[in-house]
Amino acid sequence: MGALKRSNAFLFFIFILMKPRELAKAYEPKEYEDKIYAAWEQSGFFNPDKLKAKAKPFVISMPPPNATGVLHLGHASALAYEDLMIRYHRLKGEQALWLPGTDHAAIATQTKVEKILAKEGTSRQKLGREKFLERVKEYVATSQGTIRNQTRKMGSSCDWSRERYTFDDGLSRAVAEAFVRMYNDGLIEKDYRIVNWCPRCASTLADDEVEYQENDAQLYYIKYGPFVVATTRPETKLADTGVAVHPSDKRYKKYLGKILDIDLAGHKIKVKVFADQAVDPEFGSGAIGVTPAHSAVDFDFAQKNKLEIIKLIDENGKILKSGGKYQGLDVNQARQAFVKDLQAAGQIEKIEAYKNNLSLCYRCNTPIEPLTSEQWFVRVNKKIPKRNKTLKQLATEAVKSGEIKILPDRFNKIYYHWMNNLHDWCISRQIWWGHRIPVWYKQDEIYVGSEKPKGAGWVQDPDTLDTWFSSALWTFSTLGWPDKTKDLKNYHPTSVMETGYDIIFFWVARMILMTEYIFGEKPFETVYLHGMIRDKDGRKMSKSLDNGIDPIAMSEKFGTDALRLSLIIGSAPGADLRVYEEKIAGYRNFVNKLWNISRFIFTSVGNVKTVKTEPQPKTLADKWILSEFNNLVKEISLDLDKFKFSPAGEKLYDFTWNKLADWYLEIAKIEGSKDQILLYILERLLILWHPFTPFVTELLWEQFGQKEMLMIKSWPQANKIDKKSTDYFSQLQNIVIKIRNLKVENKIPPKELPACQLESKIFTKNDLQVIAKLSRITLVANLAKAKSFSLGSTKGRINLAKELSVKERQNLENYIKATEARLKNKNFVDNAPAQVIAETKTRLAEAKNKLK
RNA sequence: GGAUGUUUAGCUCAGUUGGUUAGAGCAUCUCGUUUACACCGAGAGGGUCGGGGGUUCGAGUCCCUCAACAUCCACCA
Repeated sequence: MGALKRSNAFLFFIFILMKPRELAKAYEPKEYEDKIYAAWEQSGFFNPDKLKAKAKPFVISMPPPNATGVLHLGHASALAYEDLMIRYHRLKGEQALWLPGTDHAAIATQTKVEKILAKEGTSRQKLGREKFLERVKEYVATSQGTIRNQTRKMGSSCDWSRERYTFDDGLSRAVAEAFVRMYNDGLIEKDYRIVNWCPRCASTLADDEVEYQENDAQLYYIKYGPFVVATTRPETKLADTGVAVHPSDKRYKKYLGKILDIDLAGHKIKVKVFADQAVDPEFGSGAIGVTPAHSAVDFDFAQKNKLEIIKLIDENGKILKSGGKYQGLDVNQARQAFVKDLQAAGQIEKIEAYKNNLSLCYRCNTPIEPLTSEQWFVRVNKKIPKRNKTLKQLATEAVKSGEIKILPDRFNKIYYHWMNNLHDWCISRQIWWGHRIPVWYKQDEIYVGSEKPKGAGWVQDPDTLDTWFSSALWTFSTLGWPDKTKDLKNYHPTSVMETGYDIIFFWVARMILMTEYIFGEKPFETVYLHGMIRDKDGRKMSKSLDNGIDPIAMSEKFGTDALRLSLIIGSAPGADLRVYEEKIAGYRNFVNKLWNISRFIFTSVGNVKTVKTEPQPKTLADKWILSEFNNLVKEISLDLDKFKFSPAGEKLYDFTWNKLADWYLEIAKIEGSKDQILLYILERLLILWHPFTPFVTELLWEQFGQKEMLMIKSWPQANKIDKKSTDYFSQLQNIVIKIRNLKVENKIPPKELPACQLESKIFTKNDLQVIAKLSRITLVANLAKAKSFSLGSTKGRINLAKELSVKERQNLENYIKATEARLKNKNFVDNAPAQVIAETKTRLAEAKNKLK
């Protein structure tokens, strides 16, 4: 056992330095993780410019977590996959850049701070715009700190020197620049349209920011001139300007094109009767009262049929002057009062129970009020000047052409479908926390530009931009755009966008749309969509169910490496993943196993050092383990290149525990003198594991006393695989297992070493000794009265009383019967490939042999 | 209403273009401290692959159909 030499000249290893003998019996992640992370961070290698990389850059923009809360398991899983990719590509010698950042998350953040203010008994209105924004900034600063620390805790090797925030000056400039360009191209326009309005947020919402919830409602049938009109919202009838019927509905043909005066409990309205295919003549009375100002469908009717648009409900949910005597009431009060009046007037035919979908704000769950308003829109169906294509077409083609690959590919279809049905995107919001719209007004003039115009009297548009507008620029705004920076040239387009499938529309689609517009180029090559994290029963983790698992607590309890494994192994792109403590504990056990394998190797070799080239194998076991290792390197490299993280992890796990530990280390104890091979494999195994379990591998690597950290070593190359040795070795394993079985079945205690005679054409004397030690028998030259067995080309006799178990015999007999029948089947013999027939015959012979 | 996914051992999941007697981890049972590890080792039991039908010499795998669960989109006068 040689003492370790290490160089003090290198600052990388500022954490606890230990000599091999001092490795604790069990790995205690808590003692090391923070120190290891600090050492990585100080080394500077999270920054790709510090790497001596020769290969192409590999870039991931970290999806910015909302600056509102704490890291949950969803973030932890995303960080695990992203860090896995980044570390793998860094080890492959690429310029790996993982750019972290946070998002100002306009509505989400504002809502959160408003809740805090409400608890303090104040409100944003009471504070005023300036003071309120100060409060939000304070809040964001605190939660950003939390997010940063928790991201570090997960071992994320991201380049903190490039950290960005959507509210940075640079990014804000990018937002303004993008707006101005789109405005100048006529792709952003102000328009008076129907929008989704959240009365609590006092702001518009985009179509995909509205959620639906089934709701028990009442359907009122109202006597309405010559019609009976059914509605769940009687109060809106106060602003009806049309009645729609089906074109072939004979009942109403005579009214088509006419303008009728209708009296609703004394409230007078004028409605134009028109026909539309969309009307279902079977529903209710087959006539729809049309309220253009407060229903998206009705607004379309109004556009098509030139109906008057009367706004009835204001931005606070109160009835306007157009509502006559109901003016000033809020919507619910107005409904009650109006229904009462209608009933008194005998105009309510009936009221039925009815299930409908209530539209809710995705941030605060307040019911949405559709209303007309003047807002800024991105025109997705308008041709871009000089390109003769719409934004929608650009974004669709980027995926259709194969330029961008989405994993799993079934999301292509979902993406196309969404893109196809995309309407103009309302981007102005009336909330305060966000990027101000870069538009200034002076009487009749309008100025659009990234800077305030010169001269006095200009007033900036009070509205802010949809948070997704700035997020859509994320892959390039973080690299310095609109400036022509070196980073932009080197690192854009990025390589992989790793994110949850729940925000494919909100974010992924909009990044593609905006990047294709601005650069005529994709934002990323591959989209890897991970699934949602669920509890053991498959339920979403939520505060109300109290079934959430805190990643930080799990990291403290089991170690970050174990947590990461539990998130990586067993997961597939697009598939939800169940996570629970027992699973994490299982991987904690594995990490400890890896620790002890290393501990065994470090303490049993004469001198701990790295081994440059593959050592010459001496025994069958040596040839086998090297072949298995080379095969492992080959396979997991292929898996990782194809984003198959879970299979790669499983193969590593299987090799480490079931091959290296269970067989080779045991044989090493028997055969001895395996320092070179053990060190050769361990060194490289730590590299292979590093992207999965960065902490423990870096710590163990320290034992080699090298100047460089494991993080920047080179990914191993696969050498030759010796097929004959793997075949022979599996025969050796089968014999050992066979003998162990025979011993257990015959109730021979493990300590007893029954006499056994072994004859083989392929095994050396040494191999037979290995078999004897592993299976715990005494090898003898001759054994007269004994149970005989045979496996492959090896025959054995062992001193046991009992025969094959009844079940074993039964299985063999069944198998032989079935196989013989198959071989007699003319169809099989004529049609199956010769190789399959030959294999079947061989297996049959083996089975018969066993029965003897 | 449209679309997608899932259904394999008690639990969580693998099973690549159809081809060994369907695998792993956890859990269970038996035995066990031998040069690292009880967060361990050796061994065992446990599955008519959601139901039905079809194609094929051969189906967990391909096709049809039904069912349950989940998710997304659209719409709801």
